[in-house]
Amino acid sequence: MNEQPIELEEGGTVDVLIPLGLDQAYSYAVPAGLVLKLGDVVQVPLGPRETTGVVWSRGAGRGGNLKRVTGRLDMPPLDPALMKLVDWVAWYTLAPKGSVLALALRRPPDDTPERPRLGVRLVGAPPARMTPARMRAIAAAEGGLLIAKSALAEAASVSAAVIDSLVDAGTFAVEPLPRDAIAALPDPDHAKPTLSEGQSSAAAALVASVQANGFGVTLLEGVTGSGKTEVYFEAVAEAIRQDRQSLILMPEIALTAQFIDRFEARFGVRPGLWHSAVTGRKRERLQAAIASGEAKVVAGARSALFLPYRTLGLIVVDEEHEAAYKQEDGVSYHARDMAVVRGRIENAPVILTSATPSLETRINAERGRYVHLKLPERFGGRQLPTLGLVDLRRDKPERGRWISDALVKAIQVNLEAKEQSLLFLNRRGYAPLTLCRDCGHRFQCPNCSAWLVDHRFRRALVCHHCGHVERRPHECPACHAPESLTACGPGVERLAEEVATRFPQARSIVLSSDFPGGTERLKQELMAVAEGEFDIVIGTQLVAKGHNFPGMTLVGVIDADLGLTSGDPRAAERTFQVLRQVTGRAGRGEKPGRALLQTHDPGHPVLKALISGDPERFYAAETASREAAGLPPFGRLAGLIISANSQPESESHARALARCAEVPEGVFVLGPAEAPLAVLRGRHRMRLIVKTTRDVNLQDYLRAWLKRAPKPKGSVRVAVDVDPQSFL
DNA sequence: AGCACGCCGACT
DNA sequence: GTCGGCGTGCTC
Repeated sequence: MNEQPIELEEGGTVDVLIPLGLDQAYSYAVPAGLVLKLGDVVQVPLGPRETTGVVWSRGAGRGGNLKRVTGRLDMPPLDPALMKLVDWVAWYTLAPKGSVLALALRRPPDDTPERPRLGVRLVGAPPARMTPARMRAIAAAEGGLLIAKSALAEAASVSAAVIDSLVDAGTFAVEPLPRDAIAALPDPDHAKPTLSEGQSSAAAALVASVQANGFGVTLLEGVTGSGKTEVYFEAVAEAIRQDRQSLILMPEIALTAQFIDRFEARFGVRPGLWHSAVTGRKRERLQAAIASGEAKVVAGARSALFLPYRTLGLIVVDEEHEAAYKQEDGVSYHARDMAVVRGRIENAPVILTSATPSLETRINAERGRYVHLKLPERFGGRQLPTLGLVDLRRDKPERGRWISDALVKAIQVNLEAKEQSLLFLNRRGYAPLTLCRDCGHRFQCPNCSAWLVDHRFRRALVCHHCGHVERRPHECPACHAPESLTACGPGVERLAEEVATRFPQARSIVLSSDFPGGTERLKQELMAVAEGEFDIVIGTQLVAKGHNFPGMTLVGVIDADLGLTSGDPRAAERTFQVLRQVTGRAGRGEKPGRALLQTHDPGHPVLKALISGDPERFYAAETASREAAGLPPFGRLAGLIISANSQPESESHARALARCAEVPEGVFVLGPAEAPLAVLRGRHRMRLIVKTTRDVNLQDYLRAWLKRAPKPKGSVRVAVDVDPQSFL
């Protein structure tokens, strides 16, 4: 931004980047009479057809046998800062430049005039013939306000025909509705909050970073309920005062009515909302408002990162540890990291918020690359829940049951006090494993060799890896013994069975993402829980975040060890994060809460760190366990891999090799090695994305996974993911 | 992204 | 024998 675009003389050549999977910009001749600037959107011939592309650089000269630029499109040119971001992201992710451009390039504007939406207004006397429906419609339109037809019909619970008839009768007049303001001006002083002492000083630091008007990253760490949002809203308010734009990135699911309500309460208007469901005209108008600088605040999912902001003054990445920031298909990037990069390019401060910061962010904070602000207490003086472990080796539930005596007693106490309890088990379905009592046959997925999970509600065996579904047979497919199949281990459905027999008087509900009814039903159920309609909630991961349950005073974790034993290098971190989140659900209302975690390993460092309530302990524990395992410390390059299957002559192979060579000693490489999952999904054609790090002996890890996976056919491309901080 | 070319499996 | 599945490569 603020750079004067270079004018390119007519008659020369330009290199045009086309938003397709092409890594190079193509050269075209500029016809006489056409003057182009870098960033201009042009139409060019490509093969048999015409495409749009962006003037990326000056051509090298020799215009002789080149095709010619067809013309310039009448739309705003790509901002130099955005072009720089595209170049950087392509370089960094090893994705073709054109693919990255596709993320940033706006569609050519739709010229068809926008059809105005029509509303009605009460203007005349009621018609002679009145009906109950007409009366309701007229009553609902009382006050002479302009109301959308559909909204009026809804409010009066009448059909559109009733309203049409009243229009015909002259009672209502039809007028075009004003276009809803896509980017109303937020008022930084609309409703200033009262902040606690801790919040105030953190807010002051953030406000100062906005005033400093330069790049810098701040990690804002605070437990759920500590008021992180109120704090960073102050930074947003400052950016508004400075007449600069703010981007609030959030995981898609977090863009909820609750967030919008809070924003509106603080600033008087809604933020510009950007996510996959915003389409068509709305998308276009918001893009235009962002490009003109009229939209001051944009709250968006990761794709909002590539919007054409005119004067970006602040980027907030809410819940920076969320996995939803990772884009896996197409261009593979981590939105949090690219947000930092955009902040650097735009010279704007970046705020990362989390209750459970990711390890890489923690390390960047520790090394002084990020400023680390902590909000220690809960807002309103509320206490954090007390955490306790239940040693399952001593307090062992009887066979086929999973709730220990200690937890049963706690639930009982809660039931008597008419308070809610949450039982957390991160396992969908009825049982994770089904086997034959006679011959020991285990049900495995034919595609990926994972165990098939028994889903009783759906009456099926399901592979949670690839989605394979089969019917649960009545006899063993191996030895044909009838009725010999037995379920092993608990899932939420089975836990619900146990709750029903142990607490027959309690009102209980299972919340699991795979239940029929979709998001809508889930929303209603969450609402019902929040309103106290259930005593015991049995839930998977999805209860860990989102909705606030004020009446929830007890959280029971059925299996705190689950996830700690998997081969995933991020297992400990994920477990720590999810357990911290889910136990934090207790005591969010008036009454203090507590959490009981059932475990077979009460001495486990992750659990000890969790109980201590200090996230730093977790980091220390992870560091210590690495040391004990003889692994290189965090922040050291642990390993990069070029797949044996990648084609030696391929360009991507060469680039990956070059990247390996340029990775400096001591670089912290991001992410788990999730590539084998792609192999497990059995895709023939795939990109092997090696996002590794810190972990283990990556080669060994990969080899172990690959041994269990079907051999991939075809070529495999490699991408390597390195912490961008090392390159800024 | 589209479109062409080319190589192996199941049919009028 | 060929029809067509998709895997691979090319587009200034």
